[in-house]
Amino acid sequence: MLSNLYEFTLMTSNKKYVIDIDLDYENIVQKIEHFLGKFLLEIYGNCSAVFDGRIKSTLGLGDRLLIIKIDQTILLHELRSLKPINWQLPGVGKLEFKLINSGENKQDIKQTNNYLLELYTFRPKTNESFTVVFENIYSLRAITGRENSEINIEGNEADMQSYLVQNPSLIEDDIKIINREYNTPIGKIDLIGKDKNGKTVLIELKKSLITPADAFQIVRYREIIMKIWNKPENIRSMIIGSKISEKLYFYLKEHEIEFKEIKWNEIFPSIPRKKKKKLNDFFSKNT
Amino acid sequence: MLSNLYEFTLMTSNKKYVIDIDLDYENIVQKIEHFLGKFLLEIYGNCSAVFDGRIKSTLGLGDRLLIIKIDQTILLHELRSLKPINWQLPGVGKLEFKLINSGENKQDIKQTNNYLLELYTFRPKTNESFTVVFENIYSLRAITGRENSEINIEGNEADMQSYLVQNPSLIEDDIKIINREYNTPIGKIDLIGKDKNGKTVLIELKKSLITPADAFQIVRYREIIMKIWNKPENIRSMIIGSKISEKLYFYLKEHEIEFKEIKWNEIFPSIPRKKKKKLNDFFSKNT
DNA sequence: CGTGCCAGGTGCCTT
DNA sequence: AAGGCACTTGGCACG
Repeated sequence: MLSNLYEFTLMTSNKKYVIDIDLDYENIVQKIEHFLGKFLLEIYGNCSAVFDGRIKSTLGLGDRLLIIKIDQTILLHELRSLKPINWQLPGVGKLEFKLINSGENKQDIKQTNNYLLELYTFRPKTNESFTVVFENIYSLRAITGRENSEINIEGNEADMQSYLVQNPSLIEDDIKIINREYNTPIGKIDLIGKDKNGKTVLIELKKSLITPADAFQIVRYREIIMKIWNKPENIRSMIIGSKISEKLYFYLKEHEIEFKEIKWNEIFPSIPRKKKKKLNDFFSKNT
Repeated sequence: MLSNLYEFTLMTSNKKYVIDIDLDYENIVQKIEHFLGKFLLEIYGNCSAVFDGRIKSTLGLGDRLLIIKIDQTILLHELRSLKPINWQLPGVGKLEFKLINSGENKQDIKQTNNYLLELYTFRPKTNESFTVVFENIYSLRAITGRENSEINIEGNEADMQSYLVQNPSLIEDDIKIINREYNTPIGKIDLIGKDKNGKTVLIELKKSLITPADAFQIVRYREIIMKIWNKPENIRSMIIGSKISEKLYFYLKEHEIEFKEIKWNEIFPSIPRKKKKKLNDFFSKNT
């Protein structure tokens, strides 16, 4: 049964409106649907959920926060943990709310008074359905605002690549970078260099821990370059990263892949990072 | 300046409390901190943010929803998209709110009246800091509830593995599964079988699209098994999956890795799935 | 803890 | 649309 806590508010950056302070079964679905796709919707209450698609997940009753964003992304969040316990990506074909009754016996909803609010979505692209049923709703609100999101990211792989192009000696003495993001049929090679002996060096850049898959990448690049360039004798392969497991290190050695350790976290704090207006106060960590 | 929209509410599953309806600069930090770690906190307002750690991300002003969960997970959500624009994992050592003033000139906060609310967190484990500054707060609420989360997942890789063990003929005639999750120094082999000719078959299971890295995995497993078992002549390698690109298919062939196509999405809906009480109504998709 | 690997991975970009 | 790959990948399981 929908709780008597139910309250429906609308937040804008200018004003707060109370849409409903008490239950209004007759219009709740219609009212919710009015905000779909134009506002971010939050429903907090006791619900269960089922996702069916790539996998099937069945979620028992619990108090959760359902967020329906403007682009129809759906997130069902619990009170702990980073990731939503269930979600639906944007691109749903249908997003329907309806009142259902909770009893096994299918009486008329208006007579039983056992209202449950059901959200059903279907995403044609992936053939995935998502259903949430609220047994209790504690609050409901719609949110709107200015969507100005300028994000600036520094210290990602692209940044490191640029930095190495500027400072090739970090890789090894007298190496020259001759290609960057070199296109092959199987992907792009981060960097290609010529060493002091004129040998080609295929370089794969990794910001975080090297994985076996990373090793494979560079092996395949060597294969494809040897095939395309037809110079089997002159190719070196190298992975540059900050961390590698011992096992994988020896594996690379066995397969004639060099590992060059560069501690990005030691280099990057020393690189003057671009500053943004009005955000100087934030840069307290490195000062 | 903190908005006059500011409102602080507390939601429980029994009752809604209005903590503040108007601004109270003096106590806002203290009041927020009172709920930290015990309630889920939501702050909706106009904010900027800086994350500094594995990467440095600087986020300009925008209207966003900040969620601080009970375990101190922090999510900064925009009005669109699945992933938060910024976040902090649980395990922060510090989580501090404080009022700062907005002007360049560092006057006394209480005199300028230009209050900004700053959230600063530091996560020692990863050396990551996260700062959010609200120029405007539209609403603030604390949420509590029953945290009962029983989730049941079917159709993941583990499920498929079990299903193949039960139905090995899906792989090929007269194959016997002799190992499951077989431990090697470089990882676990999903399945090991013996075919009708007594040959060992190393099997890698993939639920979704086969990637080049998956091919590498099975090649490495073959290498290590040949080394450990010392039977180079009797090893077959196989990837089982539902989908593979043409290029990769030929790559596998070149490297003597067999590909066995099994359409999981055709098999799994036909497997009677466990049903949960009270959720029968959800299972409308497959009926 | 590290190591390995799945994930309903998601998101971004290129062909 | 498919491929390729980075991501503050997150999360789990196991030695």
